[in-house]
Amino acid sequence: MLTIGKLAKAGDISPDALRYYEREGLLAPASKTDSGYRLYGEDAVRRVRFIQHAQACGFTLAEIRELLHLRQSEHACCNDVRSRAVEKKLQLAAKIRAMQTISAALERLIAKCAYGTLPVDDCPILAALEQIDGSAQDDAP
Amino acid sequence: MLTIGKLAKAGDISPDALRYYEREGLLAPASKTDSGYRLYGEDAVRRVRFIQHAQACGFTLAEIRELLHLRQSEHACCNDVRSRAVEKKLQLAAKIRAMQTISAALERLIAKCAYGTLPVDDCPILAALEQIDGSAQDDAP
DNA sequence: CTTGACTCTGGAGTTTACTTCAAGGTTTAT
DNA sequence: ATAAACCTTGAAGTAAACTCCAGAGTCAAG
Repeated sequence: MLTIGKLAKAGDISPDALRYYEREGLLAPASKTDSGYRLYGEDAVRRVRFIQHAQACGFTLAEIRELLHLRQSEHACCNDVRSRAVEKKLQLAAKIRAMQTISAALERLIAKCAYGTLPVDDCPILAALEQIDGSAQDDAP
Repeated sequence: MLTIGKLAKAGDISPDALRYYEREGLLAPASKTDSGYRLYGEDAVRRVRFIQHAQACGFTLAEIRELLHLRQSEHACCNDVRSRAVEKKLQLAAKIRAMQTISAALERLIAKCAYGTLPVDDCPILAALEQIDGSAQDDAP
């Protein structure tokens, strides 16, 4: 059994964040000592990792909580999870495209700006930022 | 001269957001009427666009304020702007790479999950989320 | 047995980019 | 002339994912 500090170290996260996860219904301690200390099992480490990976995959904590609850519900099936993953991937793809558009625009701006010491009034980057056409579309859910 | 509402419409933004920009030192009205109404010149429309484009390029309002102040300072030169743009592009590139890694991981997970009605206990996506290795490195400023 | 490290709770603070509200004054259109 | 639409200020609220704090109790080492 791990105390909150040990779990925090194992998961490279702060004890405060773990307590926050508990408040948010993402991770409850397996038990408590008589004095009220939280005790976690080894599965807590896996769950922390799950949360972190899912976060890295772009899921919010609310969505992760849903995934975790899905896992506990009897009627949920693999496809429920799959469809969420597919949706997330589509959102991610849209964001990547938008960021690539922006990156390309910045690239063009940087290329335009010769190494030199033009006064800032003549800076092509600032000028371009006023007129850019590259539209970055966001996903509207 | 435009009132705040007209400028808001021209810039596709709310009047409240414009007042917020003013508080944040991004956009001041050219003048005020006797009754205290804000009046903006045409350049305000360009400035709003500048702010929006720069935001789309991943600059925060604080950074945009810096860019705008740079423009007004005598000693700033084009290269000051350029180097900020380069830095921003590097950050963007790192984020895009991380998101692509994540997207690829999701893709693999989705592929693994056959169309079927496996109970959620056997879902390969949930299992994989516990063990993913694809590390998404963030930029540490 | 004492020191220091750890933990508890509950609540407040952080960041960003706004939005919403309340209570009132001003313009414009009819 | 009066109603609708617009504008003013200052303050407070929102979301997300935490962090930080005070004040107090608990545990491990020497």
